[in-house]
Amino acid sequence: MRRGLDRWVSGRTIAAVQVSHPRAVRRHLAGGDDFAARLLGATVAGVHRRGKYLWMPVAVPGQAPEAVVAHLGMSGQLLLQPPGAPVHRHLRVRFSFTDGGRELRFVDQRTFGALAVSALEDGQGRQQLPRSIAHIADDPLDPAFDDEAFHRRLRLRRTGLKRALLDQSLVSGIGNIYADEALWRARLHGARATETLTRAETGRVLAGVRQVMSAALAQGGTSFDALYVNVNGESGYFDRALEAYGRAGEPCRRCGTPIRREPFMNRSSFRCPGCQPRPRRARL
DNA sequence: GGGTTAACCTGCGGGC
DNA sequence: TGCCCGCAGGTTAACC
Repeated sequence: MRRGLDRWVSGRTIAAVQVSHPRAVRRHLAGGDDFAARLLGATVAGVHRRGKYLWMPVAVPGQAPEAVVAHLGMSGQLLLQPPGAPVHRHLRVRFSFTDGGRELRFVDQRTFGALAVSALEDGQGRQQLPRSIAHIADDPLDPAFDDEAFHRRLRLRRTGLKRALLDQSLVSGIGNIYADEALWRARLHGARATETLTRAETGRVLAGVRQVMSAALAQGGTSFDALYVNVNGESGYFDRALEAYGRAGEPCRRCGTPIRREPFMNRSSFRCPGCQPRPRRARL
């Protein structure tokens, strides 16, 4: 998504912004009118990502640096469509540009996604980060990610491993699916107490996370319900490469034991009981 | 203050 | 046929 947006919107100047659902800008506390007004005449300077957040720095002459921050939630899409293209039922925000070319449309069925304008803060040697996502940890694919610091912070926690992987202030970009996939690759149980993890086990977890995220990126993302699409409206194919998630009852591709589905935090976890046995001191 | 839970939301599929 | 319920999931406010 980031790559697609970079190609299609970087360098273009915003001519109009139309917010058609207030919930889509609920994280912009000043409201939809302010959101739109701030972006008029702004030129998109690039597209960046950290974990599940995307942001586009925008340059407005004479104004402090800001960025449009986007989180797609579960069903959000950022589509580039010709100005005359039919309007989708779940269109939430529409951006048009001074060149009259393709519009950027934020479409989101379940409205868990959101857009906001946020001030850019000095990155102290690293890239500038929007203030609203300052609490989001580094992405494991970011060269700056510090494996040793992650291991130390993990050991200080008093919780289960899967819970920790889902905590975006500890490590970003991992959701329910990639957590299960990484744990399967690391042969660890999600209820494993974080304070008991060895350096080698943390290494296996990070290796698993990176394998899953890299493979998913190469495939264009995971789309099991046809809601996740790239800027051209095309789905990814990563769902066909899943080893644990959604495979309840099917044999583990490593040991043949049927994959088991278990309730977890009002959702589901999938694991192989053979490769990922429950630890004696489990922390759910 | 760290850890945990529920609410937010919509569409779909299963059961009756 | 149609209604109701459960489920999917990321984030955060509110609770313990």
